[in-house]
Amino acid sequence: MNDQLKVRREKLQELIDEGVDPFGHRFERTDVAATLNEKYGDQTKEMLEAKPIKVIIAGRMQTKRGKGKVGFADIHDRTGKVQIYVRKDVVGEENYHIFKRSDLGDFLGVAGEIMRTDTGELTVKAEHVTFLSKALRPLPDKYHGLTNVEQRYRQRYLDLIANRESFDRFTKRTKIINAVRQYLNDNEFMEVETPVLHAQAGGAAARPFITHHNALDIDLYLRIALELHLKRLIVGGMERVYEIGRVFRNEGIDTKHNPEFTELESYAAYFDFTDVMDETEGIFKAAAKTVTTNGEVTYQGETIDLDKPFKRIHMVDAIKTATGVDFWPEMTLEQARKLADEHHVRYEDYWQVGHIINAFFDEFVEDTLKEPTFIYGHPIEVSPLAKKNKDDSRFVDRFELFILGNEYANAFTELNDPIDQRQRFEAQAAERAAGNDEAQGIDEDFVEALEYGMPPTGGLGIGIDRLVMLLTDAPSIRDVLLFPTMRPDKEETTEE
RNA sequence: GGGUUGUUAGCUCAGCUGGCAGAGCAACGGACUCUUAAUCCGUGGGUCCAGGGUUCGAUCCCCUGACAACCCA
Repeated sequence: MNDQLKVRREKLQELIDEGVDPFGHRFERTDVAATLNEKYGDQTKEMLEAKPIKVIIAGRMQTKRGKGKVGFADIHDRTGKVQIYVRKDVVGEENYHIFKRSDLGDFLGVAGEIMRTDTGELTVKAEHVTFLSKALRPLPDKYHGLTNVEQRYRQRYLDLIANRESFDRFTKRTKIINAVRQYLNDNEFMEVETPVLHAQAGGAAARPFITHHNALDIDLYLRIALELHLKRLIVGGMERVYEIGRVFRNEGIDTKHNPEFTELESYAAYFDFTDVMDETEGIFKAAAKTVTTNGEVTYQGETIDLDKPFKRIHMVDAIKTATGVDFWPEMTLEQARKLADEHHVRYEDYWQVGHIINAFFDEFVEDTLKEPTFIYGHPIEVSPLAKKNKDDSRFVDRFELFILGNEYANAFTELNDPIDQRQRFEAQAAERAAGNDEAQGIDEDFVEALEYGMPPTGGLGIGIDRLVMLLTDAPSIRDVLLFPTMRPDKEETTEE
């Protein structure tokens, strides 16, 4: 134990000896930092002196500027900070002693009068200080904050205490999600909850986490998507449903991926993918309103306007524009492979023409899409759950939304033909056998549900974490996850 | 999976060519009744990520490992 830990434990004992509970009790505040500023921000020093107003605040003391018989400190609460001014001749000897002996990090309650200092800062002049809770460890550096990236993720509470911008980012996250929810609710979507434990992982191409149910003695998978259950609800007649929930994918960790992340999926009966484009635009515009008034969002130095209508381009046209390669004419696999060879696009043995088209898009187009752009018309081979285009069966009625080169949404007119669905699942199973371990298996129960009849439906998926990153200018997904997945640190269990 | 970088006091960071481990903040003692990164004087505080090797001597050089960040596939 280092000297600071010892000293604070000694002070704890000191409080007990003085009859003060070091881990206090219920405390009623009249205000928080924000309400003080709202109510009294426009009052001058003289006005406040002429008509004293009594308030009670509480929070964590994070800085302290002491003098012999008078001291200032900043008390932080969830809305900001309030300066307090404590005078020995006002609070009395005993009470001043408690203030003087309190450490940075301790929680204090302060009752007193609102005043304005000579330098103009709104301040609570203490009449009484109530000790609320002892901090037995010192806080991170008050000036530099906590910069150790690893510690910020492992001990998020310290990051939240020391780095206000991080605190604010998580506040925005909540507001963004609320705005999304509000938009969907306003459009008559019903929020539902579906199982996290699946007997079979489906609805996306990803490796699942496997767990075990003891009583049933079966392996279960953590969901990799919300899709198949939500569509069952469409079969059930709910017509418009959505879920904002955690999904789990057993893959690597980098600045854009965390093994568990939050996804929004919505399904609306009688929508097609163009309706879903409108819906998506509405969601993004509603979310953006929580962080910007004019629709402009700057992400990592690049500014885009989310107020403008989003562009809509067919994938094949986008490839043609970017590379000159035209995939509109019908072609054989050999012809497609030849084009791929010419443009140094690598392909796998099991790939069909559509896979190659998709690879061209990934390689040459994706990064160039800066302004919000819907890319639609994906090849059927890479879209096992989307409905075929009725004029060109090589493509499906699907779109992805790209902003600044990143994908933010994936949506399609849902496949509601159970016979076609079974064939797609079988193709996936074949791909799986051919070596793609992210391909899905056949979900018989889901196919059966479709056999009872599903209305034509438009579905949407949005990666909420990515959206929050965009709107809060966060370079890494870990900056928008309160507790990102980390390899366990030995110290976590051995530290005293 | 590959590469690069980092890990030194509670926090933020220095540490020269290999020669007794340093600063600021925080802490402790003292001064100070409008401060705000408070100031001034004084004091204490280290498993230099871990393990091996080279060396008279390693925070520093070499090897292995842990954790993390960034870049690439």
